[in-house]
Amino acid sequence: MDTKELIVETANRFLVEKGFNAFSYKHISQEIAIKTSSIHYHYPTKTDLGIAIIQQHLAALNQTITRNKNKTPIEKLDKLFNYYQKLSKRNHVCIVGAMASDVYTLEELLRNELLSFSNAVIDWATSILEEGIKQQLFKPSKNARITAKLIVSNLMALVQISRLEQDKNNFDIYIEELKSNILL
Amino acid sequence: MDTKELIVETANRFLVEKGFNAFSYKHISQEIAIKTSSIHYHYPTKTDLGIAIIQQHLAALNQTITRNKNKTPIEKLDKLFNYYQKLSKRNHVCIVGAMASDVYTLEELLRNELLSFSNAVIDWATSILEEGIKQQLFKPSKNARITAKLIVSNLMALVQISRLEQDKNNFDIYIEELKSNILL
DNA sequence: TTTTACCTATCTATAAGTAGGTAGATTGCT
DNA sequence: AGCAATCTACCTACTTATAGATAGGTAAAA
Repeated sequence: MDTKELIVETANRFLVEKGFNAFSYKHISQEIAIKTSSIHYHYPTKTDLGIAIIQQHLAALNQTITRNKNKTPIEKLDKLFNYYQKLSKRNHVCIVGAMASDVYTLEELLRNELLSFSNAVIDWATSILEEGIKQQLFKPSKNARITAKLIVSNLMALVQISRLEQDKNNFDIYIEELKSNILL
Repeated sequence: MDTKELIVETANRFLVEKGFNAFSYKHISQEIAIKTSSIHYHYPTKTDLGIAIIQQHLAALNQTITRNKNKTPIEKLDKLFNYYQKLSKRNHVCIVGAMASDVYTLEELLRNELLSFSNAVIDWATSILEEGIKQQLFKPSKNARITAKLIVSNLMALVQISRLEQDKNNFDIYIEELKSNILL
């Protein structure tokens, strides 16, 4: 992995661990043994770095979507839920949740990037739901997008609350409950 | 209102607007025309201030619970939902959400206080659900506490996402959807 | 020879917190 | 009641640490 990727990866870890305003170039610098000025060389401002983090998540999301294109809606739903389960096991939170409280301290460019990511997740969830409903695997819903947003936001918050409660294992109970609300 | 209360109120506003690590004694100091050292006189450390903020929320919550003790479960549910609707209209987020991303930067004392508040909300939601189910007003649920936690976390996250989307009005759509999932 | 990827050194702003002082109100003692 | 002692709620002035960012230099690769 080259330095530039290492910076983003490390920054991402700090972001989901501490929030956007609680990690600094110095933290990254100490972690990967590089000077802060060198990080500025790759990412001139913290906003640039924040955008790079989100774009990396977006790329990973799109990869997951593509990789699972031909799976069943049930398998796709599992993949979606699994993403949050993995976060919870690592004591991480979703980047949307990580940045949500800081929204008013973020530059517009970064906020828009975050919004794009959030929408991409909701879009995917919506399409999974629509497909599952069409194939009569999921309970019908008047408006799949609204339902999708409720599910995604629920996952996001559950990760946050589970971490606050330091309760990694019980996360799965809520996942099961959520699933049973969706499946026929 | 005396200075001490004014400090907590102002700090709370900054907290829900920007997150715990993005407001400082200086911000408060400028807002209410008092020196930062005077804020330290009332709240020696930022942790002390954070705890005071949460305790104030806890007191307000307990007041709401007491005030609505004899109302119907449906009215109580409305009150619970209304709390988050009010937050959303003001572009605020719930303190649990506001601090959730910073959890690992908080001192244990503060984190425990936050956990207490979070549990108090979930406790209330659980009791509302149990009462509503008993009176055959709400859909039955295997485990009211799990359902309650799903609802509370959902509300918490919806407030965050709505703010990110700068979409104050649509919040009510989600509230209606959530309600219809609970009511028989 | 220009670019890349780093470095040292430095800047300005801000963070949380402390030391020590003071005016005015409150209390306790005679 | 008079007055000293103490307390309250602020202040000025400061410390130490850190933030994000910039200027300018350098060695090696393209």
